Amino acid sequence: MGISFTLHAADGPARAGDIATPHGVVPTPAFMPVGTQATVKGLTPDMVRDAGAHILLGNTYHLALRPGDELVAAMGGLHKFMGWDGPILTDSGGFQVFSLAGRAKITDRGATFRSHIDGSPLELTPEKADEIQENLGSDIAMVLDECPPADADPARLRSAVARSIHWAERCRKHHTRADQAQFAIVQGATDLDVRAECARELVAMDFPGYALGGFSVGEAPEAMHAALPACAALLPAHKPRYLMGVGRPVDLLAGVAAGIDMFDCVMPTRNGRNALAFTADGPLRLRNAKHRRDSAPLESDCGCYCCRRFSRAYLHHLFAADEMLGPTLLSLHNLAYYLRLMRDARAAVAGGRFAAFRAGCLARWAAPP
RNA sequence: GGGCAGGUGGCAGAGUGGUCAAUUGCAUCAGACUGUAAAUCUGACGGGGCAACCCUACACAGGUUCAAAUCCUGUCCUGCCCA
Repeated sequence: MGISFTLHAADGPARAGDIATPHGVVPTPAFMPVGTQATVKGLTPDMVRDAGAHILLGNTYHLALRPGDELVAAMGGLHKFMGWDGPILTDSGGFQVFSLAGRAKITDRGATFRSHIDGSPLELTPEKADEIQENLGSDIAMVLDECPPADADPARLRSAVARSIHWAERCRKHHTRADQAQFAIVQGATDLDVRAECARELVAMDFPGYALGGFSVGEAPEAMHAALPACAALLPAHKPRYLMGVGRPVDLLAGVAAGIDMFDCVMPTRNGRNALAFTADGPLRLRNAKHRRDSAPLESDCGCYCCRRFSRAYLHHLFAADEMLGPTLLSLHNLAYYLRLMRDARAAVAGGRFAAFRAGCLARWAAPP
């Protein structure tokens, strides 16, 4: 089964626990930095670890195309290949059904992509998605799902959900690696009836962990926040609950409050590369002229390498000069910030004061000094 | 002193009678980014009403024309070449 999950504390629906994997323990709530192509863009594994990360993401579609999952296997597996000896979760390619919709054809059999690199075809069936992830050797694999856009009509939504359920079952049957856990993905957008039906079917299949997919795909953030408590409650309490692809700091706290244990998002790294820093006082756009002569660090109490060494003025200069250290430092800081937020949330849950912690964060973000 | 080439918005550089407040790049300013086709993308960028519109603009001063950044004359300036 590959993992075990231990709950340590609960504060209302919010929980704190540990996920034990073959490559180490992940304290929850956990944020997982995204390393789609076997790298967290711009950062070395040591930097990612020093930022406080316990587990990373990789991607089935991208790694199957390049360098190829068999090559990764031949090189000793994904951990060794990318120089990260901690836990890894691989996404199945289901999100690419959404993000690369124009290049994918979906049937009950699977998804066939035209490679965004050279146009060659890549067929991702549930079985193939599992095979690729077993070759990669991640600690946690995701089932292949069909992630519909938020504006999908009811018929399209139900068809995507039905297909995702069938695909999950096929992935489950195909899975063989004992040292790799496989998580199922509940779809259904913000339709709680559809979510409930999907969750009921998947829970019956007894996966070691469950994800909520199909959020932050175009719906209003408030709609997601409103749906999260009920959706999280559909999942087994003694297993990890993973909210896929989410999100902003405010969304993470909404997720923790709802009882979510795991998150991933490209936002800290992508936005960091694009000169946006997340801080306890809200976001900072380092390209803005107001930072030109600001000798303060991004945050006075952060402690990350960036905040220990560099001023906002220097970061502004790096982005103005288009120097690669700028994206690197902000990616590092943003990950440190996200991971600190999760650590603090975990401590608050353990201390029975999560609601107050969350309210305090929201107040600071809303009213910068 | 003579010959040649040229002076366009912060910079570079198009345009060479009307469709030009003037292509484009850079710079500047602002915004976006949620299981990464993103170190990407979008918008603004003479002034005023901030829409229709009006004003000032393509070295300077005159001129031709219904109409000039674009043609003519003179002036100033820059680069190269010859003395």
